[in-house]
Parts: sequence; C-alpha cells; structure tokens
Amino acid sequence: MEPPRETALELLARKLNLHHRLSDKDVAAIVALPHRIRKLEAQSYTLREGDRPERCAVLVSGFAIRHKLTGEGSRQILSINIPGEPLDFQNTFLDESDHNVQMLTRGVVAEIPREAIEGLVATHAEIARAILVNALAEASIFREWTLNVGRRDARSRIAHLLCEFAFRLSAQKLNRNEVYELPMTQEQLADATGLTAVHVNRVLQGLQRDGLIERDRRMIRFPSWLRMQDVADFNSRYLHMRDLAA
Amino acid sequence: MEPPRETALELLARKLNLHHRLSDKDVAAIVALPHRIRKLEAQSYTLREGDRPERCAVLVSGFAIRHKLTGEGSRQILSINIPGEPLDFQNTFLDESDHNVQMLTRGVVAEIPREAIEGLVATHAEIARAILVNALAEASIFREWTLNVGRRDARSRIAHLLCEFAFRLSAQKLNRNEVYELPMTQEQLADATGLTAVHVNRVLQGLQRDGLIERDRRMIRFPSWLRMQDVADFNSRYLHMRDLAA
DNA sequence: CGTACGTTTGATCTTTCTCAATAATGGTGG
DNA sequence: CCACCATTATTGAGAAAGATCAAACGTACG
Repeated sequence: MEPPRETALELLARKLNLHHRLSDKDVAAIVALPHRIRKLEAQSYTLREGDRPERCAVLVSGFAIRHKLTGEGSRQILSINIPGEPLDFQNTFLDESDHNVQMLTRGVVAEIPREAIEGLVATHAEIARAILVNALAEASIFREWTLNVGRRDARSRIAHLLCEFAFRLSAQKLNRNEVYELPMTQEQLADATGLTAVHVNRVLQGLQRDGLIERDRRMIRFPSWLRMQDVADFNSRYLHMRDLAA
Repeated sequence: MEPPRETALELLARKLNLHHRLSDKDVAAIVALPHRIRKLEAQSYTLREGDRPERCAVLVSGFAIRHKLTGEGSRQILSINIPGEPLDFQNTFLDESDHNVQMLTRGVVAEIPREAIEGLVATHAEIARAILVNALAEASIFREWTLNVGRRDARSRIAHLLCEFAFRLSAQKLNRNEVYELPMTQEQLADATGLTAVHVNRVLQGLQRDGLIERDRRMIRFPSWLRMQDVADFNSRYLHMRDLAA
C-alpha cells in the first residue's frame, strides 16, 4: 500500500518547515493557497532573465536549474532545484529576474499568483519569516558554489556537487535507499562546476576508479559517505537545515 | 563648505532606498533605531563562520568582505561591502553564520540590536520589504560572482570586479569624480576572483598596457567606461538598483 | 632607517581546455 | 519490436591558461 500522496502545497510546506518551524495553522494556510498545476517539458523555461514574474512556481516533481550566460555564450548553472522548492520567490520580490530558471527534466509545478503570496506574507508573520529564511538559505548555497567553483579542484568540485545533491534529496526524503539518480548530463555537470564536459567525464572515471562512487547510467551510489564527504570537502552547515538527515 | 555629514543610519536608509522606495516616515523610523558606533581595525572580524549573530552591523565607513575557506585553507572572497550596507542582516535571520565577515580596511560600523531590527520589521511592512529586497539583491550578486568565477577568463573576471565596485561606489555616491581607490591587495583580488596573486598582477598589467585602466597605487581610473564594460562583460541588471547611476 | 608587507619578474610545471573521432544510449516512428 | 537518428559518453593527442616556486624590488610605517 502506498502512503497517501502528498499534495503540491504540502510539499512546499514541508520544505519551508525544514528551515523554519511552522505551526499546523501556518501549514494549513499554505495548503489553502490558490494555485494551478502545470506540466512542463524538459528544457522549458519557467522564467527568463529580464522577465517580470507574475506568478510563483513551486516545483512538485522533476528537477530545475537556475543559470545565466556570459556575453560570449558560455553557461553557468547556479543551483539545482528539487521537488518542494519554490522557484520564483526570489524574483517575485524583485522587479526583473537576473537569471533563467529552466527544467532539467520534465516535471510538474504549482503556480501561485503573486498577490496570493503577498497576501499570505502580510498576514502570517511566521510564514513570511520562513520564506525569508528560505531565501537566505538559498543565498548561502550560492556562496558555497562560488567557493566551490573558485577554489576547489575539479575532483572536489564535482564530488561536492554530488554530495550536496544527495544530502538535499535525503532531507526532502526523495531518494530510495542509498542510491540516487543524478538528472544531469555530463555537459550540465560541467556547466555547474565551471569545467568542460570532457574533463567532467575524466574526473567521474577517476572517482569511480578510486571507489568513491559507483555509476550505472545516471544512478550514483557512494560506497562510503564519509570518504566522499572528505574528498568533497562537504559540510552541510551552509544548507541551514534544522534537522540533519543523511 | 562641507555638506552636513550624513549619520550612520541615514546612510543605511539611503542604501535600502536604492532597492525599494521608502517614505520619509520609514526613513525616520530607520534613523531612530538604537545603535552603538564602533571603530574597527583592518582585518578584524565582525562575524565568523559558525557564530550566532546577536547584533547587526551596518558599515558606516571603510570596506568589508565576506569570505569562506576550503578545508585545505584556500580562501574565496564572496563579496565586497561598501559603506551604507548592512553586514549581518542575512545572518540575523539564520541560526548560525555560514561565512566570515571581515574588515578590509579600518572603518566604523553601527551595531543595531537584533530585537530592534525584528521590532522594526514587524511594524513597518515597507521596511521589511526593503530588507528582503536588499537580501535578494545581494543574493543576485552572489550568482553573478559564481558566473564570473566559473565562466569568465582571468581578464574579464578582474575587469568585472573592477566595474562592479566602481558602479556600486557611484550608486552610493562614494567616489569623487572618475577615480576610485580599490581597497584591496592583489592577493585579495586573487581570492575574490579565484586566481593567484601572481596572475592577477600580470592581468592588471595587461589591462593597463591596453589602455583599459590607469593605476597609481591602489587608485584606479577607466579611460573609457564603455570599453571597460565591454571587456568585463558587465551589465548592471543584476545589481537591481532602481536608479541607474554612473 | 629597517622591517614587514605588497608588487613585480622569470622560469617551469600542471591542470584543464580544445579539437576531433568513435562508441554507447535512448527515444521515435513505422 | 526493430531500425534509425540524435544525444550523450568516452578516448586520444596537443595546446593553453593559469599555477607554482623563487627571487628581487618598492614602499609604508613604526
């Protein structure tokens, strides 16, 4: 028997609760939010640089990325979003988006009208706080990525990304047992780490050769989380989660 | 005759107003905040990774940086803060700091008690919004830095940092005429761009040779802002300022 | 006026990129 | 269910950007 399926907004409530404790009443207010469910194809954009967001998408299933491009056209992926995460809260409060949000896989989002969010924030102080804390926690992830790309070598850099992804999946209880699927091509992995796809390929093989990861297709398994964490220089503090999972 | 000196909190109000329009009443409420003025030496920390912030420092004069270290000890500077900017708003709402905040030069901060900020936010919706927008705008800067470090070559990377700094100084009206002092050693410039000091030195010389910058000590001048902007791949959109200066 | 710190220079080494080709894979239409 | 096509992964060889090491030179300030 399957456990009852979580609704889109329950998922969001659980995510926000990860950063800031919410009462049952607050959770109920979130779940009561008006919204529209929408299916999205892989590669489709939910928001483009320069856009003015009028609704706020919450990722229900599938994976999304934030990215921006240099004038020369090379791409940097800025973060990966997993189910439960709000995609546009940050942009909802700014006049125009400074980056792109794109689906990595096909998936489902719940779109909440801007005004509904604004109303909620105005009347529920703890939810407002949770949204702020969520935004700040995401900013912390950007900082860690700057460190990752700026100061770690290719091996640690990739290992760090793998650790972060695994950790966040666990925290949202999205991975069955020890294995998870990394929904990215090596090209995308390269754009996330500031490397080239060729080099990513070689580094992945190196990690595998040294028994740090096992790969089958896009499935990844860490034989030893501890050793992996060490190579990745990964410490979950920057994720600002109240409860430590994994 | 000097214009009347701006107070610490007027400076903050002006900075917040840059991102979100504030009424005179809101400005007055900010200026009325309890606070303590403190002088800080160069290199002193206002906050360390792992700390729990109990007061919120606003930079009044001098410059500060955010940075974090890898396990191996190399440092990545995450952003530079200029007078008027709140140093700890982001950490005030999280349980512990995920990065260090350190003075780049000697300077002065105004320390506002945590509870005073919380009270202000609870009673002044527009100020709360301005603080949120300020935090989101700073997150946008982190994203741009990830792109900078991940996908631009050394020359553009350094040029971009120089442009950003010049632009933000102008927006806060902190630079006399066209010249400004970059308050960083080449070592620090290296830590901000993910390079080594030696290479930074060579790149700076290259920029100078090509007539893109003029240097005298730490003073920097751009003979042509347009050409510089072009080399830097700089577009101020990500700074989310309502009025464009410079 | 000396000492510590910051800048500059040269020589050499390494990591990572580039270019190019080949091999798997996965999804699609018939 | 199969053949085909487009994407993705893998491999090799050579080039380049940037790192490293070491030394010399400036300069600010106590």
